[in-house]
Amino acid sequence: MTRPEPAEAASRRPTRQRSALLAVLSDTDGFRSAQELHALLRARGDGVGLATVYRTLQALTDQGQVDVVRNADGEATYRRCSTAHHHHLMCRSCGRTVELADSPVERWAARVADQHGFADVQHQLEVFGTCAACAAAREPQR
Amino acid sequence: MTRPEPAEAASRRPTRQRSALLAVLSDTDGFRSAQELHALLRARGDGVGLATVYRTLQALTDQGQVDVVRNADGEATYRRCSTAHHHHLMCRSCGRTVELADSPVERWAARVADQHGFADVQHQLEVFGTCAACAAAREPQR
DNA sequence: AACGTTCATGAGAATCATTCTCGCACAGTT
DNA sequence: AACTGTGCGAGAATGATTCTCATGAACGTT
Ligand SMILES: [Zn+2]
Ligand SMILES: [Zn+2]
Ligand SMILES: [Zn+2]
Ligand SMILES: [Zn+2]
Repeated sequence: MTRPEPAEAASRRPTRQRSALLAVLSDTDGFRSAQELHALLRARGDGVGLATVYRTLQALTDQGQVDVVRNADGEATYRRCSTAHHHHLMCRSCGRTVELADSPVERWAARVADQHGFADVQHQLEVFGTCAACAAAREPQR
Repeated sequence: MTRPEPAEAASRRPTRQRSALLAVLSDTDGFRSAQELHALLRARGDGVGLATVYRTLQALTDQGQVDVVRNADGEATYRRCSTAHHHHLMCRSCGRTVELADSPVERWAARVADQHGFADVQHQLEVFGTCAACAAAREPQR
């Protein structure tokens, strides 16, 4: 079996492709798909194989270094986020993202799950909207 | 404001395949993928083409008659739900689902979005856990 | 520095869910 | 029966993600 264990930590070899990917991730504020990141890397000069992009993204996700959110088309998009638990408020137009902590969902989810006899509770919450900049840019068209 | 209801899809021809699909959807409590529904229909006797399953599911979703949730594998899963806004508490083991209304998220999302200058706010929230039955069924194995 | 072991990489093939194509079937109408 | 509009479905096409496996890079040890 060559499959990494779930509880496995981050003892991976540092490579050019990994730092390149992390660099691109740090350069953008929003969530990007693996395909987009692959293209950005290529455009930047330090190309990285598509398979490696997916593989590395998977590893970073397991380590909690990046968050994953599926967009409307069902594609997985990634973003480097703080490691603490939080949710996102993102612009569906430009991708601008704000991390949100301390939501009332934390308590509520636990309580309601308990009321229904559910254990090992988890939740996923995302908030979408149009940021001020994008709203302003659209206004003139009226 | 967030419910642009053209109310045009109401005049669709009633067909055997559609009622069969609705029947299967009503028979299950959890979310099922298009592939699963297709298999269930076939097993039941009234088979329906895969393309039709997808097509009908899409139409029902547009009409708000079914909710869609992407599972961990990224597959779209469907469930016949109440038409009013709500969220779900579902068992990640057996799929049992409970509809949740009146969450504190409604207000919170609107407020926090406003604070950051975002408009046209929407949100998606799902709660996962292990239902009492599944937890009990797993206990004996210890 | 050279050597051998181990792990990461990447081109291309393979998966697999979802969508598209397009000829056929069927109900209702004249 | 002939005509028309719409839904159906087998199979092809699409596209993201994963897998295969030969090659190359990183590391610890001589
Ligand atoms: Zn924006
Ligand atoms: Zn939370
Ligand atoms: Zn259960
Ligand atoms: Zn809500």
